[in-house]
Amino acid sequence: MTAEIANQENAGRAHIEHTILRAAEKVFAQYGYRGASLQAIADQAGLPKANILYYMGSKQTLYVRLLNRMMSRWNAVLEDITPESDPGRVLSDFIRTKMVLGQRYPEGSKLFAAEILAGAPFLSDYLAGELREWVASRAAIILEWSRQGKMDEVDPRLLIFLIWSATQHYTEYSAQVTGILGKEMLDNDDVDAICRFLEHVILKGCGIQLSSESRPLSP
Amino acid sequence: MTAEIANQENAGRAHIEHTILRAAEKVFAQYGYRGASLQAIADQAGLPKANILYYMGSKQTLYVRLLNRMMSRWNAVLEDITPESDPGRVLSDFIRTKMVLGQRYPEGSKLFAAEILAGAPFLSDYLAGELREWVASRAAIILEWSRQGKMDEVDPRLLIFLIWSATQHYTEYSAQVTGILGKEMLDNDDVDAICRFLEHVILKGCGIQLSSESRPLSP
DNA sequence: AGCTATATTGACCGATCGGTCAAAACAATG
DNA sequence: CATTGTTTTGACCGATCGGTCAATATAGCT
Repeated sequence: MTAEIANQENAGRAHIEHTILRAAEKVFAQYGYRGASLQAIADQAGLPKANILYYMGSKQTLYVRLLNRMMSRWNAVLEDITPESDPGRVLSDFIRTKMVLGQRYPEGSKLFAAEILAGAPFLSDYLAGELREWVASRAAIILEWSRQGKMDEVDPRLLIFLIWSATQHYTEYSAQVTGILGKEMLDNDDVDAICRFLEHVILKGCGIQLSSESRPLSP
Repeated sequence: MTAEIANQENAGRAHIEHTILRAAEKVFAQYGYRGASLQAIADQAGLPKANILYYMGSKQTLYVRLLNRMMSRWNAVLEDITPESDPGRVLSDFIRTKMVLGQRYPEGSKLFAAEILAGAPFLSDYLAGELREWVASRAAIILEWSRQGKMDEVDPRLLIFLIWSATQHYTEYSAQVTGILGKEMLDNDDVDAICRFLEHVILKGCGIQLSSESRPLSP
């Protein structure tokens, strides 16, 4: 575990905070809220413990800030879809976007997963409120696609869950995936192969015809 | 008669150990290895803390024992499949078995998830060894099914990952799922609906024709 | 009964937890 | 230079951590 040294020369406040957030994200992702210690975060950031609290106030404030930062990264997903959209293209983009997000922010994704595993003590309001509305509105559009005969009549919420779980798996279970595949970590080709596999199975499984681009498969 | 008494003794001891294991599984699942405290486990079990250590030796021993117990529960899955098996039936059983296992042992499943999330410090050998072999052997059979034209040529390992992730999602992310669906918890009908959805999408997505059982689908 | 082995548990240990604080270091302005 | 405001950080606090231990209680056997 390499500690990232804070560059104190040109270290503005924003830069120091970013260093702390990145270190904290890693430690929280690995050990969860309770299992993470401020000392471990401080070591990871290369700063004394008191400095962490000076900038972040408390462990809980730091943790909530990380949760909010991670969720704001997901805001753009499935933002502009309509009943007239092409399901194949939308779901394909959804899969790829989710997959890329997980690869881009693996620590943040794991942090979120650990929070849900713990029973979502800091996110229950968000899940039952904002996120639930998000799912409901998207589900309504997907349902409309089914009515138009663009795809099979499947429960749209379960379809969203399926895409969530299938993509998140590769970041949150990376230790399992890499252990089984015998790889140190996934490269871009791996990610692309996974995306094509998921697109093939899920789109075909939902009875969606690919409009323009048809993708070949590699076994 | 001594055996009988000894059995009663063992039964008494076994009962206490079972109580401790159940309590520990719950606490470890929620907070992870580091976040869980022996005091919390003791409170959950209704026993003094020293009693936990008397029976389990140490926190790590208790934790490893729980991991082993959980993995032994998965041993029967996909045990007896051959190149001559019917893919539709096998995968359908796989989905349902995984789903039922998650519902039956939600704490154990979460415990396992937390272990993987933490980077599998206690399971890396198992993942890169035993489990990897398990996956490889099953993947070989699935690949044979593809060669026989029973299903599309998809990467069998990714297919296994897909079924793992899609089913585990409902136990490990239960806080998210119930929050979004607006339910306290999933009942048998919910589980059945999820299984049917997954069977529909995954089997159809892999180009598997259902042999005997009737399917309301246009091929 | 007495004896032995196992169970039970409060008290305690050093280490570490999240958090506070004040002294020191630093930066900016006059 | 002096003054003021911001950062830095070691020292420290009470609480809790995993783990030990000895005193006590219980049970089984002769």
